[in-house]
Order: sequence, then structure tokens, then C-alpha cells
Amino acid sequence: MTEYQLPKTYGFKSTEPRIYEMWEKGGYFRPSNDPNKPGFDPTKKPFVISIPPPNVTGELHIGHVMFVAMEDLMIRYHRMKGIPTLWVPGTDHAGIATQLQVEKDLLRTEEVTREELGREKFVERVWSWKAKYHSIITSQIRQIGASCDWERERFTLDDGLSKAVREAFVRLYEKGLIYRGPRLINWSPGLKTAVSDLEVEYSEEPGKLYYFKYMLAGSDEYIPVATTRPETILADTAVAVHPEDERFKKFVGRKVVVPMLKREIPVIADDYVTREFGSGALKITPGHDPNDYAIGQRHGLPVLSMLDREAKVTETGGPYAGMDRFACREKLWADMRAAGLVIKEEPYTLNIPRSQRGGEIVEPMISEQWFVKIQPLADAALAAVRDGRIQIIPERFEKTYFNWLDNIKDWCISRQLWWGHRIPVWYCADCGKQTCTRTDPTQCAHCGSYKLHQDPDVLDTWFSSGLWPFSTLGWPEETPDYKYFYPTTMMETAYDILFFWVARMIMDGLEFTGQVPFKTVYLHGLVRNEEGQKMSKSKGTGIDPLPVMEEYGTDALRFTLLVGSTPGNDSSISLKKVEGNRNFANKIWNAGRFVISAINSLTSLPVPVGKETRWSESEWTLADSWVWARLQTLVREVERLFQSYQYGEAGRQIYEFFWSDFADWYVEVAKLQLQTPENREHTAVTLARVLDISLRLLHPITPFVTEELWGHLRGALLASPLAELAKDWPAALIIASWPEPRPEEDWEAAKVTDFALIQDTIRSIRNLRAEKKVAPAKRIPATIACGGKTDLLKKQAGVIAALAGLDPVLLSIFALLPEKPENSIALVAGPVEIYVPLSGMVDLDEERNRFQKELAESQVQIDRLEKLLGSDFANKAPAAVVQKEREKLAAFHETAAKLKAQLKTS
RNA sequence: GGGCGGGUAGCUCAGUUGGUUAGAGCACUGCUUUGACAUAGCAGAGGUCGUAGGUUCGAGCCCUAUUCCGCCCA
Repeated sequence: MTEYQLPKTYGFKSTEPRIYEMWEKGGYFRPSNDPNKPGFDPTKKPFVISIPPPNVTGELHIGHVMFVAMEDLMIRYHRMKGIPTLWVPGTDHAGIATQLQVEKDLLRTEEVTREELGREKFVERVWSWKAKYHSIITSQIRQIGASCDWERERFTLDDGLSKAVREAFVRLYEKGLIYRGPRLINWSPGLKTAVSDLEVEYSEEPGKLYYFKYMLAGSDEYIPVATTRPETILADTAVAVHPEDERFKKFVGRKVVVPMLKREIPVIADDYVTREFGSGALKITPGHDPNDYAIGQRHGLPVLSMLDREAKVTETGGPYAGMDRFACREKLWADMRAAGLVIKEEPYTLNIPRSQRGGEIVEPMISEQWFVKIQPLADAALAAVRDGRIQIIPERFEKTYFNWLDNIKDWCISRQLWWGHRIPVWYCADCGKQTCTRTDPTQCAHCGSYKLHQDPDVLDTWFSSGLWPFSTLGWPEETPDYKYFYPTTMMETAYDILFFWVARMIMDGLEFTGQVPFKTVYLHGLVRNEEGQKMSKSKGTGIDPLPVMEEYGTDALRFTLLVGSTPGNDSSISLKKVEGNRNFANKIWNAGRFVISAINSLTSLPVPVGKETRWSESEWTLADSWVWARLQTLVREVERLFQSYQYGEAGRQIYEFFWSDFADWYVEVAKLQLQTPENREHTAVTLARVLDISLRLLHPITPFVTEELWGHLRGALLASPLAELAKDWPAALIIASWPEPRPEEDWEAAKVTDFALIQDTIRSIRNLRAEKKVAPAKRIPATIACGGKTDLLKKQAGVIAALAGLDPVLLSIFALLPEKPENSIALVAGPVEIYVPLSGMVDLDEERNRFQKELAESQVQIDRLEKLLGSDFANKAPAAVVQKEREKLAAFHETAAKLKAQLKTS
């Protein structure tokens, strides 16, 4: 027999890497049904997730741990159910973010800019950065325990995925859904690139509202105008007033003079103008404001640009040309003041557009960029969710999704960066036309000229991310993987990238594959710190997951994140919580040690004569049946909760069962049962079965400790007389079968009720001991009178004695007592009366007080229930609910009667 | 301006289709180093569920209004 000597505390540090290696080497992460292998069965429906690819910008943060753990849970659950699962891992090149990191790094370490280095050299540097962080990130994903198929790992700049991007671009181009042209876009002067609307964040900041005079040409009259950005005056092409504004109506059609530049521009009428805001007149700068741009379009106004790509003033700014945008603001305003054009300044809260990346102020600017005509794609994406082909969990995010897609604008996809997918368009130096092809052209498609040059820009990162669910499976090729695993099943990610990513994947999936890219979108909330703040590296409010995993173990962190969250809601994390869950892992470990030692202590005797197996149902004790019934309820609950995506609640219930029912009660009873030879084996069987199923249920949440312990359990069983139990178990828990729920059986409820009475009895004795400060080791006598429950109590006398610290020899149980034992303290637990003789501790007054207090409490309940049952409740509530209340009332009546009797005789 | 989420014990959060004494963890109090576990055990104290109405036999849960906090969109 193998002797298992397990350490007293669970050593996650040495366990986790070993277990992960065992899984990976064992090939458990690969789909059990693989279209590239013999024996493939195309009729089996797989469960597929593509990972939200982490950026190769840096190391993982706690948000990554969240989604990796959540997806791993889903994958492990389905794998254990025997469903072929595929979880495709990968990483994202993250254009702007990565380029920015490398630029910063170069500047810091070598004091060189990317321009000094040149495009080719710079891109080489980014690739080596990518190599470094890619390896860090993938090892971290392994550390979290992700059971993804590493053999199918992808990167957005891989050849295959680049081919997908090329195909997607060319298709849209050929369909006329991609166009290039000058439009008002968001320009990031520091990064010197355009960014999309989504990449701009607005922040409320204190600023000023500047009032000044727009002089009418050849007149002393003026229109007062207010602006938050005076420097844009230089590119004004009109002043607008409300058509019905009595103050300014008369000026419509006349000209006003642009301050300092002396350009004449028209006064126009447009009902976009809010008469109550500012001065009631609006300067129009179509080149630098989206609303002004729209007005400009309506009125056919010229569009002037007064800023260049570095946000310096252009020739349009006349004397201010070459100045920085903010310096120009100061200077121009000072000059206007000198010229007597300034009216006043007011403090004003501005809504400043800032770059999601650098945080610098973004300038709306006219620029020649590539766009996707988004409306047709958006319409299809809306329909897919509206008609239920895609389900979003929690449902409320569907509204957000609809609202965004209903108001979507064309997507600016070109970026003036060097890191990314180059735009596959060539310009002809001879005829000036564009050539857009799947393979690099050498000749102009229009005039045949060889003088071609490729567009220098790259595509927005999200252009490639949008293809992720199918590009990772081989699209545009009709690979076996693509045919079998696409559409994927589940898109699990954080709600903050619903627009950036999820919506775009849906649009792209429908456009390019004609199918939804996934059937369900599950959105989790953001992980905040203890104070509920959003974690931020720059503010130092983040929790780095790696040291946490080093200190408390991966399972503890996973459990904290998974069980501490509800779908779609933010959650907070604290080290205290992780510590508590580390303790839970240790609890599991030690309960396991106990079970295994119980198995090991079994001696190998032959099956008793006349019996088919070593144990039979008739031998099961109340505790055995009770824990089994509780476990079955748990299995049903976990299944229901998993099916409705309530993973956190499922985890809480498993925790509760394992700690409070199994460890605190059943294990304690089992210790007693193991002492009697005839009970030993079936007790070990119950311990083993309950532990086995508990470990299976916990495995998706805390994979490491469960796998490790289950291995020991299996080993111990196979080496024991109970080898039969584990004979069908596979080599590893990761592929063990999921506990299937079964309907509740007749006997379950009664066993649960009976055991509850035993628990109440034990608790009331323990309570008394604690109150009277009886030494824990001291065994005390007791006499119990329990009427109709006498058989039950007599059978459980051993359990009661052991768990309540009674002396079994001095425990007597009767249906009725002719008279109350002398010098005893009496306790009432429902139908059970307990007398504990505590010589010298019986205080009759105290006793009476306690009885009176308890009686009063019972009476309150009796009154409440009688009132309830006398009301409409009895007629209108469901019969089962009413019956439940009737039973409660009866129990209180019984307790009250016992208490009254006690009061009479004391 | 439109939309969404939240306000439950000192703290962080759960709470099924409404079912009648509202739960957990941490923190707190007392006792215990007992042969699975002190990363533990036993016992205990602690909230009327933001506020005001309403629906219902019954509301933490549904409806209306209101207040505070957070987020998203414009």
C-alpha cells in the first residue's frame, strides 16, 4: 500500500508549475475532436472561445487575470462535460500603444527618436520588443492556469492574419465600402497620427470662455462672439446667428472681419445656434470643430486649416504662422485686447478631448485619411443581436450596443504609424490612380506604369482585431479548423471594449464570413481596487497580479476574481480577500489529507461472505445520507447557475458546502464512524465520493489544488481496498467527467430535516458549554427527552456525544421523563429537551430568565404566524408555502409548551 | 441632454420566477494549540435593505417619484 504523506499546508508554489506542465505535455488543452486528425466526428458540436488577445505592450494586469480565469472556467467546465473545446490564445500588436512604448524606451535608453532611426530599423526594434513581451505574456497566461491550445496560438501580425487583413481590406475596397478623402478627423499632435472617435476621451476641466467683437466690415457695429478656443479664430469662415434672434437678424448676409487677419467672412443664419449660450452668436471654424464642419457643409463654407501635423500654426494664421497652438492662443488674445476687440473672459468648464493613449489634447483637423463606410455593416450587426442570433449577457448591454450602432459614424482606419498592417494601396506616379490588390502589384492597374509607391500609412489595430475570431482559424482559407470551429461559441470580455472590439467583430464576421462570429457575448465588469477606484499604473492604484499569485497562489486569486464578481458588474479586490481564499485552498487540501488518510488506514480484507460489495446502502448512517443529499442539491444548483452564467454564485455555494457542511460537520462525524470497524469502509467511501465530486465542481475555478489533490485521492483509492471506486477515473481531473445533476429523490428531504435536528441539539449543548465556560476537553453527562424523535436521537447518540463533548456512558435518551432531573440546566431545541447536570452551576433565577426570554421569543413568532395564517395569505398563497408556515407554527407551539412546562417545574 | 449600474452588518459584497426570522468573507468579542487544517475549531455580537409613496395576502426584489455615487454616449 502506498503511504501518502502530504504536507500540512498546501504548497502551491511547487505544485502549480508542475501541474501546468503535466496538463500541457499531456495534450489536454487540445480539442478532443480535431478536424485535422483521424477519427474526427463533424457532428459533435464544439465549444469555442477566442481569447481577447492581450497587447504586446507590457505585462499582464489584473484585468487580464480576470478574463483568462473566466474563460478558463468556461472551457474547463465544457471540457469536463465531454464537449470538444477549443480556446485559441494569441496576442495583439496594438499599433499605437506598442509604438509609443518602444519610442519612449528608445528615447530613454539610446536617446534616439524613431525618425532618426528610420522606418525599417525602427520596425525591427518593435519586433524585438514584441518578442520579449510576447514571451512574458504567454508565460503569465500559463501561470494563471489557462487551458488554451498553444498549438493554435496567433499574433495579429502573423502571415496568416496579415493575409486576412489584406483580404478584408481589398474586399471592402472593391465593394466601395472603403474610401479615402479629406475629412475632419481627430489628430493627435504628439503621436502625429489620426485616431478614431473611440480613441478620444473627454474630460471636464476648468477653462475660460472668451468673449470678443466680430466687427462688421466697414462699420463700428460688431457681433459679440464667445469661444473656448480663441486661436481657431484664425480659421473662421463665418459667424452664425439664430435666424429668429432679434439682436442679430439684421446682420445676416453682411460681412464681418476676422480679428488681426482682416479677412472678411459672411454672417449666416442657422438654427443650430443656441441663443442663450455665450453671446448668442457663434464663430464657425469648419476646419477645427465637428459641429462647425457640419454647419460649413450645409452653407457651402470654405474649410481652412490653421494647424499643421505638430499643432503649429500654418500660413493660414498669417503673422502667427509657426507658433505652437497654445502660445498662439495667448498671443492672439493679447493682440486682440490691444486692438480693443476683447469684451471679457469668463471661467467655464470645458470638455477637453484627450487622446486615450498619450493623454494629450486632440485637435479636430481636416486630413486625408482612409475610412470604412460603416452603415451597411452596422445595420447587419444590429440585426444579428435584435433577432437573437447573438445574445449579450447581461442583457442590458444590448441597449448600449444598439445605441452606439444606431449613431455610428464612418470609421477612420488609417494611422500615421510604422507598426501595423500597411495599407495595401499603391499610387501611380503617372496617372495618379490607386491600385489595391491581394498581392503586391508591380504595375499600375490603370495605366500599366511601373512608377508605383505604396501608401505609407498602416491600419488601425482594431481593423485586424475585428477579424480575430475567424482569422485565427485560418480565414480566408477554408481550413478544417475554420469549417469546424467557426462560428465560435462565446466571446468573453470586459464591457469597456464592447464598441472597440465586440461590435466590430460582429460587423466584420457578418460581412466577411456571412455568419455571426460567436453566439454569446459574456461581458464581465472591471476589477477595481479596495477603494473601488479604477486601477491605474500611473496613479499607483493598481494591484500587480504576479506578486499576489506568488504570495497566495493562483487558485486563491482566481477564486477571488471569479467568485467575487457578478456578471457585468465591477468588482473590487483586496489582499484580504485573496488571503481568505488562500485559506480556502488550504482547507480543501487538509480535508483531502484527512480523506486520504482514512482511505490509507483501511486494511485489505476480502469482501464479506454473502455480500456483493464491501458496503451497502443499508449501512449508511444519517450523516452519510445527509451529506450525500446536500451534495446532490449542490450539484443541481451549480449546474443551474453555470447554465445561467452565474459563476460567482455557483462558487459561493460550493465554498459554503465544502467548508460548512462537509468539513465542519461530515468530516467530524466521519472521525467517529471510522472508529467502528463495521462503519469504516462505507465512511471512507462517502468521504472519497464527496471529496471527488467537490473537487470536480471546484476544478474550473481553482484548477491547481483540485488537480493535485484529486491525483492523490485517485492514487490512494487505487492502492486501497476501494480501488473499485476509482477504476473508471481518467488520469487527470482536467478531463474527468462533470458531475451530472439528478432529480431529487424521495429520501433526501427527510434526512436533511433529521440531521438538522441533530445539529440543533449539538449546537444548543455547545452553546451552553461556552456560556458556562466548561473546559472544551471535559466530557459531561446529559439526559435527553425527545418524544417522537426518540428513535432518531438514540441512533445518533454517538454523534451527539462526540460533537457536543458529552460522555457517551452518561448520556441517556428517553421519550418522556417522569420528572425533571435534579440540579440540571434544561435546554429546549424544538421537540428535544436536554438536561445537563452541572453541579454548582445551576442558577434557578438565571434559568427562569432564560426560559422566559425564549418563551417570549417563541410567543412573538406564534403570534406572527397565527396572524399570517389567519389572513388572506392562507387562501391566496400557494399551498406548499402555507404548509411550510403551518409547520413552523407547530414547531413554535411545541417549543413554547416545553418552555412553559420547564417554568412550571423550576 | 440621453442611457446604464449601484446605495443591504464597521468594511467588501451575495441575495434565483416576490414567499414571510435578510446571508457570506473580513474586522470585532470570548474560549481552545483536541491526531485533517491556528491559513484552524467552537460559541457570540452586529443590518430592516438610500428616502417617500404605490401594487400585492406578502416587497431587499415589481411600479412611481426623489436623493447621492459611479460609468457610457452626445
